Parts: sequence; structure tokens; C-alpha cells
Amino acid sequence: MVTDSVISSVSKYLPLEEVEALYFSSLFLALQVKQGGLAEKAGEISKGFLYVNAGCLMSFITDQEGTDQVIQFSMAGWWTGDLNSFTKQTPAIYTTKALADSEVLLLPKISMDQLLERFPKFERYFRIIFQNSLVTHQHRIVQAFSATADERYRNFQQKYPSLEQYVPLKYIASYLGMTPEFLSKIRRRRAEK
Amino acid sequence: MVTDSVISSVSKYLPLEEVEALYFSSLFLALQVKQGGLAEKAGEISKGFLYVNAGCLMSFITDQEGTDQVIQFSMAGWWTGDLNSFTKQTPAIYTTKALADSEVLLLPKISMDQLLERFPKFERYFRIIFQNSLVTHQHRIVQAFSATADERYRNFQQKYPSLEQYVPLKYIASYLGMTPEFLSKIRRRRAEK
DNA sequence: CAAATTTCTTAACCTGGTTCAAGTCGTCGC
DNA sequence: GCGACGACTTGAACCAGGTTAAGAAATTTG
Repeated sequence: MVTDSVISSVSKYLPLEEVEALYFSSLFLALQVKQGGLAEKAGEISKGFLYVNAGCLMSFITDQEGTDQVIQFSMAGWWTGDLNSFTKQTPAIYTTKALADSEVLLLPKISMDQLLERFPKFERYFRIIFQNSLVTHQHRIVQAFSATADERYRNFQQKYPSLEQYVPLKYIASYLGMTPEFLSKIRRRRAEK
Repeated sequence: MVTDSVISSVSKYLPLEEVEALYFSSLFLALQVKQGGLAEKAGEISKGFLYVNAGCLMSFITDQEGTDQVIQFSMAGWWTGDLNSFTKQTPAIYTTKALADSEVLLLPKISMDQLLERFPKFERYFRIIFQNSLVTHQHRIVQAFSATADERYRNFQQKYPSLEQYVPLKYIASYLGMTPEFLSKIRRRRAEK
């Protein structure tokens, strides 16, 4: 089934009855996003919280000068999207774009509300997801301020070894908070040694 | 009661029965922390998740060179502490210190587990708390990479107008990812105009 | 109150990282 | 198969912010 992956993700944290799993499954809308296509657009209200079934996406923000700042990459098994827009149903500030042909499961806000109303045990799943994500984000803030560009790149490679194949370097540079030119320089310096 | 504030915080998101509120209250340990005192120490395992009842604290990480990097300030009504250490009961990397005489409510891990076991509806409260905090952290990451030191300081003042009185500037500088000297320079530049 | 310690500021100099402009590839549409 | 565009690199000039060191205020301590 198309929702097998999310269900097994939930099952890691709470045992699901057949009914619950079936109901949960029924809430999702499967979306095929071609490479370069958008799962969510800045300015529009989030259509739902996004679970990546297959492929790879990135979320970014476009500032007033028109330059993109990559916020995160999302691989299979991860949740993504503009969480604030989703929560408050206000216009999104992030755009989420497919870096490869991807399959995304969309969980609309109303559906999530209904789910949590009907089966409150799912609160636990999302609580844990957010709690873990929060720890990761805290680490990233520390890194942003205290690590050099080279260290950040090193950590990135260690943490997401698979991503570097997929993703254009300029996006990685943006994610790491440096210019593509400087990332290029780092790579050369490293190659020389 | 000493737990009035947390209870009203929870009540914003879910209606509490008398029993639930009483049980919840009973789980906390009230802690008085004098200015300069520590609520939680790096290296030790977190004794619990911390709710700030009164006063003001900060969490920071000390790197290998011995310099402190401030991660966050926590004012009355906020949760704080080393979330990762709390969750996994591993040694903390953050230290949490009182910037003013403070009262902190400590919710031990076992107690939180019991609470969520016995009254699963509290999952909802923590889910929402973490979800909101996540949005804030995402914003901070974007800012860290795309805003100048001056802009970061400006945003900080706007967002936490009350904090600047309390908190030594050097900690604010650290929180904003710059040296105290540079913050000083910004302040002078601004005063000149 | 004076001494000691900490906080904040100033100034000269230094550097990690940016900007801009040009050049090399690879690859995709036609 | 070639023109065009996007991805990556190079190098030179430049700048935001860091470093170091020293002094001025403010706060704590005895």
C-alpha cells in the first residue's frame, strides 16, 4: 500500500490497531512530484503536512533580493513542508521543491485535526517527531554560530553522505550558509592535500 | 499554588479535570535558583524538563576553548533545559543558569512518562509546545544565515524588549552569534545617527 | 570607602567569507 | 550536432565581523 511507510514509522512509537491504521491511511493524498516540481509554494496556504514516501525534496525561502536560502532537505521517511503555514493556515514563506522525482503523501490540516480528535493516541507520534526535530534544530543553530564553513560542510557530509550525489552543490552551500564560490574553494583546498 | 502557572499554560490547549490538574501538579518539584546558580549542568544527566515559574534563565554550551555559546534565554512561562539529555537520559551538553533569582518547576522524566501513560491527553499539550518551538527554531536558523549582525540585534530587541535590561550584553552578543566587541560597535554606530 | 572583579567600550589590525566577472564543463532541447 | 543554459570553478578586490589589547564604567566584595 502507498501508506506502508508512514504506518511503519508510526508503529515504531505506538502499536496500531487495524482500524486505526486503515483510518490513518485513508487521510492521505498521494502526490507525484517530478524533479523540479513544487510540492508547496510560498505565498499559498499549506495544503497539508508532507510525508516523503520516495525521492528527495528541499524547502527554501526566497528573500527580497530574490536569492534562495535552503532551509532543509527531506529524504524518504521524513516529514516536511511549511509547518507554520500548516498549523495556522496562513500563507507559506517556504517553497518545497523536488530534487528528484518524488512521491509525497499529503495530510491536510482538517484530516490531521480529525485524526487527533478521533484517535488521540496519534498525538504521541507527532509529539515525538517534533521533539526529536527540535533537538536537531538546536544543534544546527549552535553549529551555524560556532563552526567554520569547512566544519559545517564536513558535518554535513558525515550526516547525509547520500545527499551530495543528488543535490546540486549550490543548494548545499545555501543550506550550510555560505556562497557556492566559497564551497568550491573549500573543496579545492581539500583536494590539494 | 506553585503550579498555577503551568496549569493555566496547559489549560490554554486542553480543558483539565480537577483530578488531572491535581495529579499533574503533584509531579513537579519546585526549585529556587539564585542568580548565577545552575538549574542543570553540562555533563550530568537532566533531572527533568524545566518550567520557568519566575525569573529568567539561559542555556549555553561551553566549547573546547572554554568559551560559552548561549543557546536560549527562558523567561517565566517557558520550558527549558537540555531536551536531548532529558529525552534519552544521556549526559547534558547544555548548562542552564539563572540570570536572576528564579523559581523553576522540575518535571522528572519518569513523572512525565507516567503522566502521559495515565493521562494521554497531555501528549497534545507537549505536541503543541514542541511544534511551536520548532517553528521558532526554524526562523532562527534562517536569520542566522541570512541576516546581518545588526539585523539580528534589531530583531532581538523587538522580540524580547524586556530582556536587554536583565541580561549582560555579552550574553546577548553570544546568543546572536557575534562578539561583545562587535555588538558594542553596532550600538555606537546606532547612537551616532 | 577602597580594592577587586566584571562589564562595556574603543581602536588598530587581521581574516574568513562575499562579490563580481570571467571561464570551463556537461547536458538538454530542438 | 549545435546553441543555450545551468552547474561548477577561479581569481582579484573587498568587507563584515573577529582578534587583541587596553582603558573606562559599573558592580561586587571586604
